[in-house]
Amino acid sequence: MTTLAGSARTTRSGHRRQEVANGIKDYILTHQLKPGDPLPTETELCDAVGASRSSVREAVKTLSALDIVEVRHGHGTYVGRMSLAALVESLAFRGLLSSEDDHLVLGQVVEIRQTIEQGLAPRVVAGLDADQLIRLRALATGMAEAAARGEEYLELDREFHLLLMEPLGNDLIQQLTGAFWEVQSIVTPTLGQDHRSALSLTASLHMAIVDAAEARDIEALQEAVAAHYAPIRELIQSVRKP
Amino acid sequence: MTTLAGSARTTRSGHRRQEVANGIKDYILTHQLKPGDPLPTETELCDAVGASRSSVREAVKTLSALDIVEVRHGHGTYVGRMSLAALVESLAFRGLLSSEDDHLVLGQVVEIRQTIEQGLAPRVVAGLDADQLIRLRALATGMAEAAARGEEYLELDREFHLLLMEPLGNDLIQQLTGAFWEVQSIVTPTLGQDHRSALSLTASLHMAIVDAAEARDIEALQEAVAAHYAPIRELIQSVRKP
DNA sequence: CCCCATTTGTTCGTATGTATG
DNA sequence: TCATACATACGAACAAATGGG
Repeated sequence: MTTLAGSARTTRSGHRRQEVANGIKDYILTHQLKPGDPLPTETELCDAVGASRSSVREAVKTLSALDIVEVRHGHGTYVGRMSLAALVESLAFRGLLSSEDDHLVLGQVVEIRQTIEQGLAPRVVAGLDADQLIRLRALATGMAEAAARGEEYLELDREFHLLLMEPLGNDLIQQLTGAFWEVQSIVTPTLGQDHRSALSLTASLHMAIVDAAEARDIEALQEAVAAHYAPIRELIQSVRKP
Repeated sequence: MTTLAGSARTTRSGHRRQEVANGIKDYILTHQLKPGDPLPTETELCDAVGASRSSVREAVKTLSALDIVEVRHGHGTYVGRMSLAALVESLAFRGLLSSEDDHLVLGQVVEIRQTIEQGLAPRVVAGLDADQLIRLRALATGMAEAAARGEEYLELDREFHLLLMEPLGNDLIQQLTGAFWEVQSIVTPTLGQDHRSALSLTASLHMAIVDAAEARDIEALQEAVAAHYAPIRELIQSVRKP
């Protein structure tokens, strides 16, 4: 039998969608499903929980927004990867809303990124191995080369900051780093500034971070991180009071 | 009239729900609406974007899960507060899923909380004012009193860690702190341990944090934070290999 | 390549529950 | 009590995408 839900007949007229959503979550938990595993079809979920297909769909959409389930058109519904995509979307929209006024959220995101990288500097210098240093320097040189050609290097920048947190051995910290990076990259364009002119400067600031990390100098690393975020912070400040 | 969406016809019969969701977000942005402001009714949204109620409802449910909109039954739809509730729900469920195995996510959440509070210790001692110190101590004494009566003090604990981050003056950091606290409080019970016996110990560990903060001793504060998280970390380790 | 079964996506119509006045 | 406006829920039908024969 389907071990999903048991309140089919009660019909408490209480929020059906929430019951269905909880039922699906319970189903995943009790069946010990992993990300990627298939879930019952919508029609199967309907008679399992005794709800209409519309209610089931709305519940699935709610869980889909949280990346708890993943829906593939014409294929089926599967357990999601529970990424931080929901955090990114929610926070990015909050940043876009406040961008019209004072860019408050963008400033907070930048501050949090700097604070985390500075606060974790001791563990970074303690945990960085030779290979990670080589890859960090390669990314920084790649930025410099791209800057010399006048090209952007968004993905290099993202990989750099992710790699910087890799020595901590904590997936969640890396995912958070990536999430905040994405939020900043989404909201920053609302500043309306052309950062082409700062491409080579930003690249050199990344190289300074690598130098400090390689020297195992905690304070130098923290200063290099502060210098890295200084331009964007000043830009936000300058835009705030025109 | 309908300043909602202009992409209704641009992308044809692609994913209606996504178009509607983007249309609603555009509506909020272009109208510069703030949290709590009312949105058009479902029927108005329907002819505004040219979609059926079902599609609009599913889109609204998606945005509702991200707290971008808030729906009040029989009342209307309003702009949400864009809280980190989505992060909590997604991360908590991820923790519940991994709890059956090795409590990996719970360990990562605890580590992130400790890392953040330790890394921000310098700014905390620099920014704490007299009033905040008084309130921190009051919360710690409240915990001790509750422990003496054998009672829980969940809310006191939450307020304590939120207050500890208050000196930074960054809303986002406080919200993140609260979010991770909630995730831990949701997932921890899966350890199946009775922490009643550690109530007074935990209370004293909080008091030690206050003492270190009042002394403006950064290293002592970092050690006190480490000691605060030591019991739960050991508990996770012990459960991981039974 | 077409056909077909399966599954999700979209729509409409209708009835019900909920808050406000 | 009634009336209005709104969200909630249900069911049936059709469209679109995927995968296999």
